[in-house]
Amino acid sequence: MDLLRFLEHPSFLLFRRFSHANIDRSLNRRRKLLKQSHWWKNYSPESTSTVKWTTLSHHGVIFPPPYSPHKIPIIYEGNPIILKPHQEEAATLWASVIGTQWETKETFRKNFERSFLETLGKRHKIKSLDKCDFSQIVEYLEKEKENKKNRTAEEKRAEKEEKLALYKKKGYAVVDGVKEKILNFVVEPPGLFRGRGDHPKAGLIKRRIMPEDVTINIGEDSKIPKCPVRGHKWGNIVHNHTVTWLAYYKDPILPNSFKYVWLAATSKMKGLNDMLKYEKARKLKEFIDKARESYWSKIKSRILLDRQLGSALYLIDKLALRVGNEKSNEEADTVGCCSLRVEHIKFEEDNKITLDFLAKDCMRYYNTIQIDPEVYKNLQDFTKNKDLDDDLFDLIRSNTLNDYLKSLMEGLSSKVFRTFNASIRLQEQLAIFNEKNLQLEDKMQFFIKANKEVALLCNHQKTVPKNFDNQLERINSQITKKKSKIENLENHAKELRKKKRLAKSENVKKRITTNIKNTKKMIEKVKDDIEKLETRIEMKEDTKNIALETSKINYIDPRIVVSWCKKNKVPLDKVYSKSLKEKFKWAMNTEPDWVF
DNA sequence: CTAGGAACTTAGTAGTAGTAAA
DNA sequence: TTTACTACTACTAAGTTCCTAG
Repeated sequence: MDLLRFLEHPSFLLFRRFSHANIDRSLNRRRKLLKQSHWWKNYSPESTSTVKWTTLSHHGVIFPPPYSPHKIPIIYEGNPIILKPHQEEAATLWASVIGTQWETKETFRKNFERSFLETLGKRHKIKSLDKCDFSQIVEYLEKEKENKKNRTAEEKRAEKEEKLALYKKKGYAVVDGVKEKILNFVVEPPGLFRGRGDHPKAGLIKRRIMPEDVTINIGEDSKIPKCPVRGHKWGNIVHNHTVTWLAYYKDPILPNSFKYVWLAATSKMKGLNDMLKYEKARKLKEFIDKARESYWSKIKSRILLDRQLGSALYLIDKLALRVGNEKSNEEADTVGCCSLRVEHIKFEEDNKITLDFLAKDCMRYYNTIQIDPEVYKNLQDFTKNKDLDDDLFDLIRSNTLNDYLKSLMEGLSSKVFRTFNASIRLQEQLAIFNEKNLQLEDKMQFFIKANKEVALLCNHQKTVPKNFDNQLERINSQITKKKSKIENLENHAKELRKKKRLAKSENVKKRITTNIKNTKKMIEKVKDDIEKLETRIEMKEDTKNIALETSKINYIDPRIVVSWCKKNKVPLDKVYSKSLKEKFKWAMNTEPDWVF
C-alpha cells in the first residue's frame, strides 16, 4: 500500500496510540515530508523543462582553512632555507607527494618545478627542484600523520561532531521548499594537479580559490549568504533558474572550464535526471531494431560518409564504446570511437580486429573481437592511404554521429547506447538465473558474475590493491588450517569408531554414536567453510582489476537490480550500499516482475 | 558550420571508518 | 587491544552533450 495512505489508515493511527494532536502534527509532518521526497510518484513533464527551480536558498560555499606555516626549511645545496608562507605551502605540497608514484613522473616533476620556481620568483636562489632536499618537511608531515593516527577517541569524536555540525549548518540547500543535500559545498583546496595518464598539466600547482572567484546562484527572495572569509566578498550573485548549480568558479588548471557546486545524488534534481536517463535508454529499446537496420544500410552504402557513420555506430552499439570527442593538446591523448586513429586498430584473420587504445582516464581498451565482414572491409578501407596518426573515421565527428542519431529517435545520443546495452546485458545475465534454492552466497556470486559482464563490456577497471597477494595468501592459510582441522576430526572419528567397537555397555555405545555423528557434522561444516573460502578466492582473483561499482552507479537501471533481488529474496543491502540505496530511492518499490 | 563555452554525467583513486582477525 | 582488511565515501578529473556566437 502507498505509504501515505497507510499512514492515514485507521489501523495505523490506532496502532500508534497517539493523542489526536500528536497524530495531526506527526501526520502533517510526514505528509509534508512524503510529498517532498516522493517526487517520482507524480513527476510531470514540466519538471524536465528548462526551469530547474522556483525558489532556491542555501549557504553558499565554504573554503578550506588558510595555510598555517610550519617554518621548516628545505635544504638547498647544503643551506637551510625558510620560505615565505605561500612558497612553503607549495614546497609542502611537493613533500606530500614524495614517495608516491607522482614524484617520479616526468611531466609531473617538470610542471611542479616550473610552478614552484615561479612561486619563488626569478631572483630566488633556488633554481632547481633536483637540488632541493625536502626531507625535513617530509619528516614533519609523517609526524603529523602519526599524531593524527594517535588521536584519542574523544578527539576523534569531537572532530566528527564538528564535521557533522558543519554539514548540518551549510551542507544543504532548500529547493522549492525541499531540503536537499549538497554534493560539494567545500571548494577544492590548493594542491598539485593530479591529471591522469600522461596529462600535459599534471603537477601544476592548483591555486587557492578565493570568494572573489565564486559565483553564487540563488533565489531572488533568498538571503544572500554571508561570505565566510573575512575581508573578502563573493565574485558574483546570479539568479539563474535554468541551471541546477548553486555556485561555480573557474577551474584553476583548465582555463576554459568551471568547477560547479551541485546537489547530491539523493536530490530530486539529480534523481529525476537519472531516472529519465534510464527511461530514455528504455525508449531506445523500442527503436533499436530500426536503428540497427538503419546503420546496417549505411554500412552497405556507396557513400563513404555514410559508411563511416554506420560503421562507427556499429562499434558503439556492439562494443559499448564512448563517442570520442576531439581533445585539445592541453589534455591527455585519449580517444573514443570517433577519434580512433589508424594506429589503434589491427586487422586479424577471420574478420577479427584488435582495438588497442587509451580511453577515458587513460584506461587501456584492449580487445580482439570478431566483427561482421562488411564492417571489417569498411574499416580496412578507412585505413587505406592513411598514416598511423590519421583519424580512422576522418569524415565524421561526435556531433555528426549524434545528429544522425537524432534522426532515429528524439533525444537519442551516443551515450544512450552504453546505458542501454549495459542495462540489457545485466538483465540478460540475471535472467539465466533460476535456481531459487541456492544459498545467499551463491546468489551473490551469481550477481557479481553478471555485474562483471557489464563491467567488462564498459571496460571499467581499477588497479589491483597493493597487498592483493597477501590477502589471497591469508585466505589460503585459513584454508590450510581448516584442512588440517578436518584431518584431526577424521582421526578423532576413527578413534571413536574403534572405541565404539570395544565398548561394552549399550549406553556408552550410544553416547559414542552421537559423538561420531557430531564429528561428522563438524567435518561437513568445515568442508563447507573451505568451499566458501575457495570461491571467495576465485571471485577475488576474477575481479581484482575490474571495477564493479562504476556500472552499478552509472549504467545499470536500478529497477533491474531491485526486481531481481525481490524475486530471489536477496536483501538489497547485499548489492547496494547505503548511499546507493538513497540515490536509487526512486526505484526501491519496483515490483519483482518489472522488465527493463 | 564550426569552435568553444557551459552544464551536466561518468570515472578511478585516496583516505577513512568500521569490523574482523589475531 | 592491536592490527589488518574491507567497504565506503569523499574527492576531483575526465568525459558527453547541447548551445550559441561569429
